[in-house]
Amino acid sequence: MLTEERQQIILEQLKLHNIVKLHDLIPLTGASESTLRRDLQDLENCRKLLRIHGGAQNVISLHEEPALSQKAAVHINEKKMIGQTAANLVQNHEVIFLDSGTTIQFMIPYLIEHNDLLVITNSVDNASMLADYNVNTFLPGGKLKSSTKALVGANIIQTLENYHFDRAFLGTNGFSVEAGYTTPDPEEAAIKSLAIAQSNQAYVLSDSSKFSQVSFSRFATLEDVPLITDKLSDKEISILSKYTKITEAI
Amino acid sequence: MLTEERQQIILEQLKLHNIVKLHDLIPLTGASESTLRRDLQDLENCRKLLRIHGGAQNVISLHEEPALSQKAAVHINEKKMIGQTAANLVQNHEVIFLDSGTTIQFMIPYLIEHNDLLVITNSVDNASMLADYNVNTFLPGGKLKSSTKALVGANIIQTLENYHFDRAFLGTNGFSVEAGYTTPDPEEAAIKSLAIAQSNQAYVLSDSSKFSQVSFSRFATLEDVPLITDKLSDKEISILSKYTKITEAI
DNA sequence: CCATATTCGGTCAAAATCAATCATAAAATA
DNA sequence: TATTTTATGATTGATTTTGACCGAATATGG
Repeated sequence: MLTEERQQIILEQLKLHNIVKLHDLIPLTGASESTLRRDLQDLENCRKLLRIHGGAQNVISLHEEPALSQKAAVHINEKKMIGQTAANLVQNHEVIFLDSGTTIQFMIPYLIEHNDLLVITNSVDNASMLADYNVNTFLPGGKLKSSTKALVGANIIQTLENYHFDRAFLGTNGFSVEAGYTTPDPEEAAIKSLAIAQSNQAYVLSDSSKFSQVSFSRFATLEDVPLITDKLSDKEISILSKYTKITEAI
Repeated sequence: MLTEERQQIILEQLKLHNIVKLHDLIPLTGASESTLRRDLQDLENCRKLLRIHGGAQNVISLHEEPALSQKAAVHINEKKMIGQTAANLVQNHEVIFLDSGTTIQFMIPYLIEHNDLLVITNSVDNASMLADYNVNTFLPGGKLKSSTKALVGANIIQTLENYHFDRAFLGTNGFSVEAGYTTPDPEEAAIKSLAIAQSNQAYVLSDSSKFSQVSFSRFATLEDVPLITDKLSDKEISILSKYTKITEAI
């Protein structure tokens, strides 16, 4: 087996399980421990993974390879459609706020359709991808939250208070009639709320699987912000549309 | 068998398996190892495939080519050693500034040796990696420069003026006796200069290949900031050490 | 806290692969 | 036909990869 084959197997396993043990790789590749160690080293050198004691762990890549992560990532096509629908709402010369989260990230490839945008985002991953797509981007300063790679804290709040956006696009961990739009981290919730307040028009993007999911902190009620989502059942639509405007991405 | 036929077979196999071993091609084509080597060379020259040790790989591979980015990264071991040496200078509980650039990035894995660090960086890539390694990180706000994914502009300058660092670690595009430390972009140079001014102790990290390279804007003279680099020749050391303190990573 | 078991990084020699060269034979050209 | 060009296969020494080994570093369980 060739070096490249082995390394691809390692990366596949990583996409699949997020973590992989060195010893599990030995039967999978037929290579020796030493060789696999070297492979892990090489892959870490080009930032494809993070070595840990006993194996390696996935590093959530900046511009994730759509083809590769297809299996791992869920609702890719839904998110793509939602991203495109949302991006179509943007007009040339606007200033827009992009929240963190994968769904929001799917907007970025479609943003290049528009000229002279200025994007403000609190997500380091989004920022990296926006740079790849050559979009004018500004990052407000803040504390970096390791788990989501989003900027949070008093500092960013203070900064955002001085800014105003034509449109803001928010992600969410769940939405329901009773709880509204919710997310686990209150600090991130505070930023979402503020971004909504500072924008002429805000939208929440979420695939339909998040319906009736409730997380810890609410950042908006359904009435506050319209929802862009994929195909919902008729029943779900009739319930939700009493409370908010729904756009279905097709 | 004609040359064209053979190469066609190679490309077919490549389409089929994404990777092909040289030895598997010998029975398939009936040609000798030397001939097939030449074929692979030819096909690589016209970008039909990517040669790897033991065979060849599809160019339009589903998976990105690890071989490519791996080979592209130069002076990896030197940078690792420099990164480790620099990281060893850090003490627990310190506040440090990390510049953008790959050499600086190699410090990050070694930073986790220290407790309770706070890292300020103007590089989105660094920030992402720091998050992977769970290091306390703060990003000053600024305009995102697409090419280097570094934050620049008046805003970040203003922010950094209010901060003070125990140590600052800077990258450079070149260093020479006459020109000092230089980098192409004046905006990035301004940030480097400011970071030096706002720190108790600053260091420039650079592999020895940058010696006598000169870029557009100087951000410091050799006298201003000590240099951490890898093995230099005795002559180079004797020249440089007249002007600055040199630490050789071993 | 210590003892034990893994895991790690480095070194080494063997094996595989590579690039370069050379001679031969077929094909093309004169 | 004679000569050049081209493709091929064999050979060689250099380079790369690999697996095994070992002491050091790191987890694990009491």
